[in-house]
Amino acid sequence: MTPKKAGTDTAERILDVAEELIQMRGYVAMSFQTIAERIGIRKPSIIHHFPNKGALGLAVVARYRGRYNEVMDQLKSDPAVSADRALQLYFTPFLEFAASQEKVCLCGALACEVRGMPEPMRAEIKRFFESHQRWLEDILREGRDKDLFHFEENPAVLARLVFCALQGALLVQRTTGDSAQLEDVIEAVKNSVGLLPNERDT
Amino acid sequence: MTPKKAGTDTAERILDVAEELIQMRGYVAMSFQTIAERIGIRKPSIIHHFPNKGALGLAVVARYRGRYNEVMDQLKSDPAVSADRALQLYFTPFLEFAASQEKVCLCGALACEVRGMPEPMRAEIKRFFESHQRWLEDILREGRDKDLFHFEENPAVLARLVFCALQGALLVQRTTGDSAQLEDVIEAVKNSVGLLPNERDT
DNA sequence: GTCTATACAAAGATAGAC
DNA sequence: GTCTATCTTTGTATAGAC
Repeated sequence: MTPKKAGTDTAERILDVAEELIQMRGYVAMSFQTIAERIGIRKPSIIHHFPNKGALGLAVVARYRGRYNEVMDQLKSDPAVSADRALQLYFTPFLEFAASQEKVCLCGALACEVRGMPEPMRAEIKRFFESHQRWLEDILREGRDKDLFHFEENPAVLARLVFCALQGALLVQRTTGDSAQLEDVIEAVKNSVGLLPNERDT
Repeated sequence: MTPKKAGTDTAERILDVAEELIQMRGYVAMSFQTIAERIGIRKPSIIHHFPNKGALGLAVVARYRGRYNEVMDQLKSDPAVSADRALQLYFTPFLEFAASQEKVCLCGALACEVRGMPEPMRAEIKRFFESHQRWLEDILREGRDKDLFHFEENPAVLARLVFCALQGALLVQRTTGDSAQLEDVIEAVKNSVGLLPNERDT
């Protein structure tokens, strides 16, 4: 009696494993073989759910982007969440990635290998990046209007700094293994947007 | 009568092509096959110069890091080069990467795939990142002492922001194709270090 | 120093039985 | 929806001739 979902249960599990593999080891490491082993089926069974690797990759990104957008839209439209609080909440998943010592942002991981990817995937990752930078721009502008942030420059330009710094920090930290890398960058970002120390969450 | 170099001419050409391949398409795309085709020899001939792929990758990073270090050491020790000028010169290769629309920083490209790499390579990339962040820290401190930069926070923390923002910007720009991505980030970085507009180079 | 020939593994993908 | 079996390509690497 439950309504038929677009994706079957197995399809969801495939997406879960594929997402994790990309985040931990990159797109090329997301092989049908590895996915099949982890969920206990055979390679060709995956093809039944996703016709080829590009389609699977696209589905992973689309799902990830959708999940993220939902949360970001909610944060922005909720009047109970101030701009400085929204920014702090935005940092949370990045901090979780860094703490795991193994993951990066899915789209950050994919961006590395974007030149060997089918165009639809690339377009989807691009949309992800653009929507994040736009969201940050809106939050920065709102926070400045409400005197929570204090900066002079164009919010769109500053938003790009924030986003790139976070993505870069995950990348660098994965190599150096220094758990303070992202934390330091976030501290510096807070200074850059002019968030006053006494208004900061942890 | 020319002194025998450590690397033969062919070895140098292999390194050149390998470096470019990593920057443009990643470590996995740096295959013996592709390298051989580009310099007009056969696959096994490469093995004669580098015993395996890991050794070749390591040699590429070591050479790249050495080249970079040489320039950075020179910039820092030259009294004729002010801190703000040194920072601007540091941006130059990043701007060139972005303009090419195809390359990223070699170590930025490698960091993406670091989990599938031999430990010596990883260590070399780590040293690269650390030396860059240390160099930036020194430049920022010197510039602040000489009243060229104006910031309150720890120079080491701010250096991490600058470095991660640049690496992240190349990554994001490669996907979005937006040529203003890095330029905007650099503008925001200049604001963050408190470089006054009238003291800025282009 | 470069070659041919070859071994071996892993990848994406297809056909067709159950 | 999952399986076995197989194909094709590409990758790293080795042996040994020239």
